[in-house]
Amino acid sequence: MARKPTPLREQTRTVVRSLLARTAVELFAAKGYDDTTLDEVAAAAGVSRRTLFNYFRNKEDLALGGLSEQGELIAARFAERPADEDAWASLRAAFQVLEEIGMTAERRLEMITLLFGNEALRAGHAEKQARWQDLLAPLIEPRLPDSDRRALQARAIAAAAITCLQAANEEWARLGGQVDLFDLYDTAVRAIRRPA
Amino acid sequence: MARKPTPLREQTRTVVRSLLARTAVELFAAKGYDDTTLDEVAAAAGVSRRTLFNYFRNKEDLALGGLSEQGELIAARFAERPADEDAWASLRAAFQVLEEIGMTAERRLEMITLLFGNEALRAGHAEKQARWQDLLAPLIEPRLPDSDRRALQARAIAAAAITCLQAANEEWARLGGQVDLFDLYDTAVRAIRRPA
DNA sequence: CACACTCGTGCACTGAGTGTAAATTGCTTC
DNA sequence: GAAGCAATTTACACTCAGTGCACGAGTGTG
Repeated sequence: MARKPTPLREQTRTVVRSLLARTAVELFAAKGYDDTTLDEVAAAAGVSRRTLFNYFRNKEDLALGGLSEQGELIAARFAERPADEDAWASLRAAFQVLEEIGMTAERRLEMITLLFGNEALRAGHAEKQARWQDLLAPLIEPRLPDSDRRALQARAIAAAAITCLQAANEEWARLGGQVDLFDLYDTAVRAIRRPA
Repeated sequence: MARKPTPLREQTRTVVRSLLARTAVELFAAKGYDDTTLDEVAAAAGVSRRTLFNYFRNKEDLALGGLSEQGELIAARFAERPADEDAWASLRAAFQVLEEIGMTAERRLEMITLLFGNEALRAGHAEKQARWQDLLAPLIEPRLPDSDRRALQARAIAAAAITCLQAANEEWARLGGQVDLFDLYDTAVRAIRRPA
């Protein structure tokens, strides 16, 4: 009984959820985030406005849907890395799950364009990524040499790495997705870690 | 004529603005951000709700008022530093303007508590600090050795430094403000820059 | 067939944020 | 000091995001 509580229900729920998000993002991209009402999204998806809130906490989540999820993927991948690997190397490897997600360059550019165009969305995005720290820092901490303030150090490393990814991502979008994201990421990391 | 265009008007405006922000933050701290309506803030400040929007763009700005301003202060201080100084040293010096602002440790703790308690505020805060990058990166860039991707490098450095400040600030608040903020900041910076 | 349980939906409500036009206030000029 | 101009305040009406609630449809169970 407890084995498979509602496998089918959950499945449909996931499908509907991603369908709604997809519809919403299309509309946002076409008309702009602020100029798209939830009534319109609901109508386009053939569902009631009230139901949107059944699947998403708020309008922002409708646009940023996958981000929390991505954080969990990254953390999971990090946890799989050998415990004696350098934290930065593990982080880099963990971030690469993002490339494995089935997401075309076009869609990613669309997303980033959406994000840059709206302050509230940028804010939500920044916050979501900041929450990645909460997942990663505890995993980094045991890899650091003993010292007080290890928690702070772990958090700083997580935050800095995420920040580099973010900077690389922005640059990548600015260049129209024509370069390799991880080349940019490596450049960013080297820039902050180089003793010079 | 152009010498003193509206010295008195602007003065009152600044005073009223900080009075409103002060009133708002007090209420937010007392009742919680979400449970405080703008009607209440307006009433407490003896002003109409509509007027609040004359001074602040939105509820969030009422709470985070000073942050953009702080970014400008930091950038200004950075610009004053000798051009051949190491960027990280200049950044550290620039951040210290924050200690010079007349703001008691109590008030800062109050602020941070407010911030941690609300997701939207955390998001707004993160975004505001991310905008500091836009001010700092162009100042950092000319200090870097020639290379392509210098813009990206500058942005990464700015972002990482801000992130360290942020991590230090969180830790500082968690410890109840009993330690020196810049000790924590230095620890964070060392953690990410040490080649180990 | 009766039951519980879930899910979508309509309805009514609160609160943030905006446009507008009238009233008020501060500042300048004669 | 009075008249006139510009900025500010305010009330009013409106849109939209978000929430609570209760009803009804669909499904699975005894």
